[in-house]
Amino acid sequence: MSVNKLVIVDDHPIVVQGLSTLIQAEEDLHIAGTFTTGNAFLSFLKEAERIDIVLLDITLPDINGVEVCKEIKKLSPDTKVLIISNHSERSIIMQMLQHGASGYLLKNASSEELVRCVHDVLAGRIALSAEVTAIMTRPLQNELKDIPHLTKREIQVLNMIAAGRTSASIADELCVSQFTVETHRRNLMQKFDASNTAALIKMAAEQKLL
Amino acid sequence: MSVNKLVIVDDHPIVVQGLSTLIQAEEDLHIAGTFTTGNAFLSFLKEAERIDIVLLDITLPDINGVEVCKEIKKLSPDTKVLIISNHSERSIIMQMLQHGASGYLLKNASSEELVRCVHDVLAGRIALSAEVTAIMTRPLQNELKDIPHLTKREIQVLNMIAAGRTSASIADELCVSQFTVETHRRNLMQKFDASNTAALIKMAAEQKLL
DNA sequence: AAAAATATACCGAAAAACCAGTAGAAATAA
DNA sequence: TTATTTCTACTGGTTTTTCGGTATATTTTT
Repeated sequence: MSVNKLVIVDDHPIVVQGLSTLIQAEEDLHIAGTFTTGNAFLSFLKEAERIDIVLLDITLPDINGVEVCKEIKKLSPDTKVLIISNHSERSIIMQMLQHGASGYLLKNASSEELVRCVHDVLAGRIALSAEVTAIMTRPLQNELKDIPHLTKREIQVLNMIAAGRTSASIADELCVSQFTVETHRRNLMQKFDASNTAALIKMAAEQKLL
Repeated sequence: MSVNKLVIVDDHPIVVQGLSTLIQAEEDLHIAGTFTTGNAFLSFLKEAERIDIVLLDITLPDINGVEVCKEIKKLSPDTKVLIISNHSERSIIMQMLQHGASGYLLKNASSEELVRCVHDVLAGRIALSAEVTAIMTRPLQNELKDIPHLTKREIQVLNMIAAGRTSASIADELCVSQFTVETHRRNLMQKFDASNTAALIKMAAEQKLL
């Protein structure tokens, strides 16, 4: 079994200490460095040879964990990112996964869980700790305001409006009268209770309809 | 080991057939039903005793898989949802996880992978097939456009525009001239390369600036 | 102290959006 | 087959945005 190079990025010395100890007990893992700021680590990554996995905190003194994660994936796409964070909000977990993280642990995860997740991630899988999994799979009480029902044509027009097209230009492409497009626009505004196009597009974006 | 009740929801008979065969070979899994439409399954779920896991297709003849998933989690939060789909777009995978799915497989996944994922999900973990994991962890190329730098005032005006306010009304509240607000608006459009307010708001929403 | 960025302000003309109606044709659902 | 929804189209007018400039005062940064 080859040795995997691992880096820890966290601004809490005690956390770094704890993680280090746990990692050192694993003979297939080697700590290539520990850093307390995002920029310090990124500078290192630019110069470094292959790094297999980064244990990354989200709250860092200089730059946000999301940015660090994006940079890592840009500089070194094969380097896995395992988030170790205190944030248990679903949206933050989603955001990190969205930006290329391979796993997410809360800091209260057990040492067995940490080691399992590191190995899972190195094996190419996505690894979430039990608690994170629970957060991700529990039902959303976040019932948004009910989304108005839009017709196909309305959705089509909505997207063309959001693309910055004028009614005339949309009418032209759809081979209908400009009045028709304006009627659609008006109906859309009414359905979203929007007083103008700007508010309409904001609402539509909120409901992820674009 | 107790037997887990499993349901298949897919409108492709061949897929149902294939899944059934694979599941039947597992002695800890019992097929409690197969359905070809979302509504048929949901009616069943309302009457049924405990269902442990649902293998769910996204594209169904009647209602969308997202809706089915949301309903399942509402009706029966402990029922796990494993998506089996042809859609390999990152956004769709994210959307399903966002709405409570515990796993995601592409239909070309191997049978070993399917069985592994079912068991992982039943064990309370999140399970993604290798290909889905690859999609989720690969670098995003749509992060290219760098976010334009906005001033505090611009962000303020931007949000008021998005709220549907006119330049005049914004000027009034901020106690500045309407011309000033219009200049801010123009600068915002230029920074986002937007030809009008609609495009501006869409861009701003995309960058989560609202 | 000089330079750059930010916030402010103005004008005029053209383009586009918005308002308040109405209403027929076509497609879909009951 | 009705009934309903959706898509279409129009009139006439008002408001708002958009485009093209220009320009000064105030912060902030170098």
